Amino acid sequence: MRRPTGPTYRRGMPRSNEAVADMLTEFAELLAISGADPFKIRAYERAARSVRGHTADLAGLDRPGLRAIPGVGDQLATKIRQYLDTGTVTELDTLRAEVPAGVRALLAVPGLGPRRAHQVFRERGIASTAELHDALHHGRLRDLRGWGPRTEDTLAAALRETHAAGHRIPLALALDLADRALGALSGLPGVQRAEVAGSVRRRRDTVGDLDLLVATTDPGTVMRAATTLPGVDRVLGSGGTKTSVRTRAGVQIDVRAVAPQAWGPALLYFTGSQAHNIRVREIAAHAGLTLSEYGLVRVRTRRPVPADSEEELYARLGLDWVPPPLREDTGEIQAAHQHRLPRLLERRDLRGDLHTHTNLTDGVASLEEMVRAARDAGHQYCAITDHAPLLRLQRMTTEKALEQRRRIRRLERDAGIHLLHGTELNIQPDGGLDWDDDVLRGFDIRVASVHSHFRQSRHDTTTRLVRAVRHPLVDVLGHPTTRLIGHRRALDADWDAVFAEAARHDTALEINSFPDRMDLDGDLTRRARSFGVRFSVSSDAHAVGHLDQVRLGVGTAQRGWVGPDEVINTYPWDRLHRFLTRPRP
DNA sequence: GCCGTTTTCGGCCCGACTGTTTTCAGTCG
Repeated sequence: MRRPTGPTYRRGMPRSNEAVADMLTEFAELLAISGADPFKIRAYERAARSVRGHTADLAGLDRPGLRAIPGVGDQLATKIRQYLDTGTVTELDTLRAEVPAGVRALLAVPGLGPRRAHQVFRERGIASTAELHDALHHGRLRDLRGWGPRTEDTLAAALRETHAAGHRIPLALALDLADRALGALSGLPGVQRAEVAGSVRRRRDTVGDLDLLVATTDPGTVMRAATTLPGVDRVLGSGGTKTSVRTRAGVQIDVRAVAPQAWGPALLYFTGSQAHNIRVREIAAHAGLTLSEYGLVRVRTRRPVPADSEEELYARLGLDWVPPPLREDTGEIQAAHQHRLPRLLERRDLRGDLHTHTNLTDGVASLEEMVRAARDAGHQYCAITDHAPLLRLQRMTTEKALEQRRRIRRLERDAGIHLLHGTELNIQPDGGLDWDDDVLRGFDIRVASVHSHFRQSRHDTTTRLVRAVRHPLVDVLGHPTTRLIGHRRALDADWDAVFAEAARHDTALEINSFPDRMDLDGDLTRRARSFGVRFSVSSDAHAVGHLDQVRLGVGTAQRGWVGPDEVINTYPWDRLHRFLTRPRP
């Protein structure tokens, strides 16, 4: 039987890295279910992560090129090459024949790992979550070895919750939840510090659960308080130092209490990523040390090595301190070892905002309110970029735009801030724009974005975006992929081609900070960066309260390894002005 | 399956919690 499932690679398809990473992940999961050597499984998992974060397109690499990727050896290079050339791997097909896709899907049920997935398949023939649900309902699993009534209850509840929620939440919501929970914990007696760790601290754009770390002399009180945090629906588990709860909104919160002197190692451990931690611990092991969340210990003498902060811990291992957004085991360890970590963009580097809206189109604040808020936020300049006429709903006209320009010029005289009259153009399906060049030239800055026709073919979308970034009057490509987290997928385009064109024509790419956009995301940002493009980190504010959203975009830029000099809105006013009036190829 | 200022063979991160177990396996992060 031909295998019907799994990722397939078609010749000429760019971004083969994701497809290869998915293939390696599937390989690892099937090996785990089959009971293979755990270290072999880890090797596949590591290679998958490594490939996903690799900046060069795998499709263009020969075997030596593949071998140069960390975690890819002779055998995996051969398998990857076979996959790229033929769309399949012989050994993977064999595994797929032994383990139905539905059994692999069981791994998505929290509390059910590869051993038990294999067990229920082998001994009860269960090969889907539906069959698992049915078997649990009829009590067909309770006499399996190692199973009992509690196991059944736990899995049945997990199965229900996986259906009910189970999705990741946007970073902005996670930050709000974390603030509230930290507020409840930080005032408890004995608590000295409380911070959010995990993927929130690493600023991933979506978050599966919240990791809260508390330094305290009274862990029992923290554990009890953790079970009654605001919005808690169910306690998943609670011990002496670790408590997990689920909120009514379906978000899992893990609270971990540590002794104050273990703050540094605990923060490092709890921030992750797991892949980063593994690499750091390997380095410790090679130095005759062992690293856990409790600290660094010399193996031979069993004596602790003093290192209270993350900085000291990294230093003891010969590494520079690694900013949390980089901790994904995608080259940051090597860079930290060679003292070549980039100086990352920070919030205070931003001198202005280049994408904002007013109530002339779909914003809710007036021009005056927006300008005042931007000035109060400390901006030296602000671009007003209301929508252009082809977004019909907004009823923009050339006359309205010109009138707004006059108001902006008047306002600027004593606004205490430089103002740019901009526009957010609509990239048409063929790559055309709203106005002809004479009108476009009148704006100080032009952001061009896709707002319609999201379902074009990859070829047409690529042509469309390339035409837009080539336009000599387009300064910024706005929210390039147009994804909406949880609602709309990214455009299907050959991003390498778009990035290369953006670099050649010196068109900046936006890192849009709107909470459900975060677009570009960290991975694409890093990839774009390798082409030498410039970025604009902007709020896309539709209200004065949105201006602060750039903190999200800054996190995304950091995940993309972006430094301040690569971001046009870190430029002083004069330099920004030169950029916007630069000669274009 | 990967990898090497311990090593081309023999290692491979470390601990908490749960449930079913009477000393430990599975799962998770």
